Amino acid sequence: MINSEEVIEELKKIVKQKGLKYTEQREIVLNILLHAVDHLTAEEVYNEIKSKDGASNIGIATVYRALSFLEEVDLITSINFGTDGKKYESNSKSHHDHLICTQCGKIIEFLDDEIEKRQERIAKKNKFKITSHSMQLYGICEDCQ
Amino acid sequence: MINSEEVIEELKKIVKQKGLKYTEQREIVLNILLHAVDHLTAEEVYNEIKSKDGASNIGIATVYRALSFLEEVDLITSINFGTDGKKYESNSKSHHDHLICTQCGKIIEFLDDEIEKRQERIAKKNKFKITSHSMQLYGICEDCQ
DNA sequence: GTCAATGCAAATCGTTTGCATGAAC
DNA sequence: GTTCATGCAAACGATTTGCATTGAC
Repeated sequence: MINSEEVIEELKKIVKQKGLKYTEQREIVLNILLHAVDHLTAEEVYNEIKSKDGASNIGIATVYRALSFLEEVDLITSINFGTDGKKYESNSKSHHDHLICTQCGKIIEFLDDEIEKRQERIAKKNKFKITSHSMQLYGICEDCQ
Repeated sequence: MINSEEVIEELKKIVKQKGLKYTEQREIVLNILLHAVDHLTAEEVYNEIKSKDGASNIGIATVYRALSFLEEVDLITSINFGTDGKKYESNSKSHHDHLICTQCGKIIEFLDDEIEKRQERIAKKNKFKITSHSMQLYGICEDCQ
């Protein structure tokens, strides 16, 4: 488990540095993603906030604005999954790719150094400066076969 | 270059087999993708048709329906690119992955046997039966750097 | 003649924007 | 007090749907 306090501190620092204002809403959104097991869409983040903290009167527009902001300052990342649109995850998790069961939706995260290395090489060969990548293997998991 | 006649024949066969009707519109949409150099969005396909064949009075809804249909019967594939939404490509092209410039949208296709092999291995290790996969490397291309 | 596919317009979904209000500094 | 961030509602673009009509079989 990551130390979410640290990441929150990081956010405070960034906001101050940019001469912007620190708001509870941005913290809440970041916090949701820090503790999320899954990758969440903007709407899922919104619902999560609503259900966890009924008192909080956050608007969906604010969630979108917070997500854009957090991605811009590199605290979170968005991934385009095949099926249901843009999903977000905290950057404090280490990099990994995804095995996705198309039957039950189970997601297994994995990392393969050799693949990572070869991606670097392909990028170099094509003179690309890689900023991110996403790789998904779709199939049927053991339980569903 | 692929033999587009063959793919069109394939479409005719599938339609007949399913007891559906063969229409000019589906053929036009498939044909656009067969001859497209690029990956196209639904709207780009629509515009292409309009400009090429001004007489044709196709509706955008029909394009969307044709694309869904063609993907369902596995003649085309959609990819979710980071920037501008869902794009389609013909399946008669051989399998490949994508390098995508997040600045100008340029797409370079590549294939790496070693990566393909390792993906197989990862699937096996996790007892997954792979049906498909998608991999995109995002970055800045040479021209945009 | 039957039934699926089409074109059009209206509806819907996810996301963004304008603007008056509220909160951080 | 100033300025940025918020909430709300309206606007927006992409996609889907309802429905009457057309076209394939």
